[in-house]
Amino acid sequence: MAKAQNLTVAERIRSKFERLTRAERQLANAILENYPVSGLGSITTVAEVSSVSTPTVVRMAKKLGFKGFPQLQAALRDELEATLSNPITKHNLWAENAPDTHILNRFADAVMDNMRQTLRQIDPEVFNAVAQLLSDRNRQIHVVGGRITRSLADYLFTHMQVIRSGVTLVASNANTWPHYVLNMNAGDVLVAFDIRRYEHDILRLAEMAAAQGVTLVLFTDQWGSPAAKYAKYSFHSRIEAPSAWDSSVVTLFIIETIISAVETLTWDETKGRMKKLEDLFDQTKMFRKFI
Amino acid sequence: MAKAQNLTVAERIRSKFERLTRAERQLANAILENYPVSGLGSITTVAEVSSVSTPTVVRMAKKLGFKGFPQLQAALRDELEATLSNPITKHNLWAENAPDTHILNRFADAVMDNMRQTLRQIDPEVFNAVAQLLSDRNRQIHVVGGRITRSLADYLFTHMQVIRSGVTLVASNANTWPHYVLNMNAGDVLVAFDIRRYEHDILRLAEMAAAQGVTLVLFTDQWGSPAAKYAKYSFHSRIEAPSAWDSSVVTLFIIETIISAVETLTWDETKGRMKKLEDLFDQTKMFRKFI
DNA sequence: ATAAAAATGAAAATAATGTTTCAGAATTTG
DNA sequence: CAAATTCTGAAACATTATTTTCATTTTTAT
Repeated sequence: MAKAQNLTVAERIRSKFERLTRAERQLANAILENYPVSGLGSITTVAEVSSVSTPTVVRMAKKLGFKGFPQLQAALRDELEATLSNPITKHNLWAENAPDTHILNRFADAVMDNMRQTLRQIDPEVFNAVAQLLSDRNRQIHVVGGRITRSLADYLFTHMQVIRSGVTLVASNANTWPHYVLNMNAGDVLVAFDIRRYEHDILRLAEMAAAQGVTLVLFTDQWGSPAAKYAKYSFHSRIEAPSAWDSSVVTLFIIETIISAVETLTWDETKGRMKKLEDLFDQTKMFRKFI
Repeated sequence: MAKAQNLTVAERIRSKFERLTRAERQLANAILENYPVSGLGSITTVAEVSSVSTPTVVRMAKKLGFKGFPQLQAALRDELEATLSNPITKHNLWAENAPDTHILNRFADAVMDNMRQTLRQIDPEVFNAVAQLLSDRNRQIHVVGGRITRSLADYLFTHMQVIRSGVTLVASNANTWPHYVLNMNAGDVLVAFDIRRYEHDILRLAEMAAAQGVTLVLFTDQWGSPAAKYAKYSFHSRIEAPSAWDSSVVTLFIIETIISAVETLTWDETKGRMKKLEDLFDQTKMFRKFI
């Protein structure tokens, strides 16, 4: 029985991805990376760009059901032609193979919108100041989150812990929070997450911390947690999504960007710490170095 | 005096059209006809399509200021790439008040790219099947993450816990994992997160779970965790970012979208559970109902 | 740990593409 | 209208791309 010949190259790659080998995946990713242009050069170029050998390219072309590389390339050109001739339909669909009413597309729309609106409102000066603050080794950093945002706090903590010393994650049980406040010194930084519905406990913690001379950095939503009044800096993410819950994607984006900025500012120290961590992992053999 | 090298092939053809010969004009028109795809085949094909000889193609390429046909073709590919790379991303600054080299803009670029590429690769069928699977109340859901992805696992867990019963978060200490496997039944679902560097323990857990007849849903990266071989369904997120770490933004996006889909599928049950949770919160006065 | 199987890329073999030459055809010029 | 000029493509040639082969490395299974 003949196999369907009307699949796009991208679709074929996706459907066979699991059966591809390491080098082939590398190649597949390079092709998808800048699809379909990256696949239109000569086999030599394509191989070089993906850092694999030309035989690998041929083998994958065959695995995908083509007679050879030129046939794969011809398929790419055909697709391209089809795409270019009706740019209207396809351009707005994120997941091109799902209808535009599919939750994947609706959610993607919402998230992209949130990103745009949030970014437009961020003050780079505030961003830079926060990065600077979190890079200051004379200050202890305390991180706290609420019911939903706990995971975000945890994410920030895990990364900051590698970047620098003196980072604490405030446990999720609010009863223990006064103990943490005991250990906060004037000049320390408290990074708090508070998204609607805003939590009483976070507000109280912010108040207590502020009273100790702790600088509060707040991640909240477009409406703003009541804790904002104690915050020296706050980031307001757009969090709306077609769901019963709010989206944390944009907040995570800001967190990662801050991490990246701090990492750059403290690179002299961070470099060594990461190296050391690598060595420790190598010793415990907890991770596989390669695929 | 050097001639401007930044003209498109189409522009060059138009500006030199008068000086082209009959056969060359025939060729030029064929190229413009279905631009730029028609120019991307081999010189033989291009010549045939335009009903001219291959030397004519070479001669025209040179007349247009290229060293040879391959150079003309490379120019076409470059143009195409510039056209296809989404005009919104590249030509719009995200954080308009920060320079385009600011980490905010560079990170936003990377994340948007990751989103687009990931979405293009997601198979809606797989997405739907996973949503269905996680909505099945006859199956227990177990969620597990690694060192970095633990937060993501936690995020999914927190939400799923509200949506439905029978959801477990596998603790982060890998030593205890066999205990969890004890409690997994055939038909259960294990949602695992494994991003590079892939973790041995996750692989082993996946193997053990698979042996019990547990269905594995895997969230991994573009290269694919080795645990993929035990997975019935996997999601490959693009995770590259201008940072020493990978970005989890896109993975979180997929998680949230899945949550939203599951919530819709189980809305009859979820509605009641959310209402009940509201009431519980009201009783404990843990949250402020209004801003 | 060890053997078997699979994957990989260097290099050779093959195939195709791209370029040049050149003689005849078409066009222009006087 | 003929001579000079230009254009054109067949064919030879040069270059580059593609495929195959095979030894080595890596992975998997036992």
